[in-house]
Amino acid sequence: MELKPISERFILHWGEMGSRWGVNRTVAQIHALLYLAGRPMEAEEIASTLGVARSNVSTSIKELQSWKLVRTVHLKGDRRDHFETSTDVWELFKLIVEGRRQREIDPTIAVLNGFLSNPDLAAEDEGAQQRIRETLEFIQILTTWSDEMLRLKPETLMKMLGIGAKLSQTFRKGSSSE
Amino acid sequence: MELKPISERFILHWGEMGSRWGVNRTVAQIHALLYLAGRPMEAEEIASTLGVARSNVSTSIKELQSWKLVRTVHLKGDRRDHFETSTDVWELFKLIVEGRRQREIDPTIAVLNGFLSNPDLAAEDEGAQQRIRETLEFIQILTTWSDEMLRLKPETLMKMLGIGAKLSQTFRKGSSSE
DNA sequence: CGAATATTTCTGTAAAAACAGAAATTAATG
DNA sequence: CATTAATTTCTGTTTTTACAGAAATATTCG
Repeated sequence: MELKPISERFILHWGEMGSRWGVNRTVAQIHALLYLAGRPMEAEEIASTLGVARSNVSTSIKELQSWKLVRTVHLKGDRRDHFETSTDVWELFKLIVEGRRQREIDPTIAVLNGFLSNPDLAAEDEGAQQRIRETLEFIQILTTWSDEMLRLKPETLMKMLGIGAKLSQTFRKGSSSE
Repeated sequence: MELKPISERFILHWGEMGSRWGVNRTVAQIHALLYLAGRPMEAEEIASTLGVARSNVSTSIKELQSWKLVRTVHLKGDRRDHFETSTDVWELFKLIVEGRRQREIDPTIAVLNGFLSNPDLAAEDEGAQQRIRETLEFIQILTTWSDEMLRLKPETLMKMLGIGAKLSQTFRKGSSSE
């Protein structure tokens, strides 16, 4: 598939963004491609469109699937796997936040809890102890927030925060989960 | 300065977390050290405590200063620079979000706006055009949310979201910005 | 102003991550 | 059940990032 100029630049930018947030560039690019394509694509087509090795696509798709961002579908009369992603930005965002939480936040909470129940903690300065406790508490508050927020539709959340009035008309028309 | 076991593990874990989020490990470690220390430290002491080169500290401190996470202070009778960070997790979080926004989100918004005002956009599939518009809109909503939220104290936000009742007593006692 | 101390920048090396291509495995079809 | 197609895993290379140590610069003090 031949990429049109804007799509290509979108995908490249997305890959760049991924790098800055600890996401493999190719993984981010593939996701952006599937997102813009809005239809299932097979591995070879993804590879040739992005100019990366077939094996690289395989690995990256596996990664995207582990985030539940990509699912495999089959087209009739074609034995190859085809891959697609959601076109709902809010849904995608929720999946990414959920994945990050499971992989990074929850383990950190476990580590910090481990510190607090470790006898060695007493050897630390009082201030340091306090800050470790506050860090854990803060992360727990954050995750509770995010749980609450992700349960809502964006519009509801905006109303709760009283943002609605401040947003221009442009922001609202064509909202993806209306 | 000799690190006590829990502090050392906290700092190492923080460095690890940083890596996963696109932050240089040493940068994250230095910030964690200053956070736990809760007092200004000079570069040589930071270097020896963490076991990294003096030059590495210099570069990393510069990075942390560009995020406004670390400031330079001077102690009387000592001509060396000393560095300290806030011990308020909420304040630190706000600075990090603000920095990420300026460095990554705002430029992305600019890129997407550029696409929407580019005549080449017409050459793209209708669906792709729509998704580019929705992506921009979503990011703008997100930044508006975050602006609103960061203006509040965490307790206020929790009340707004109706979370308070669900949180155990533990979560609330000793909150850092009470 | 010159010596001493502190700090930053530069440069080459080392470590880590990403990746292509080959080889191996798995699945589908006749 | 053998052949072909599709996919995954493995291995070596390339690219990128992180970093130490040296050199250069800046600052402070007598």
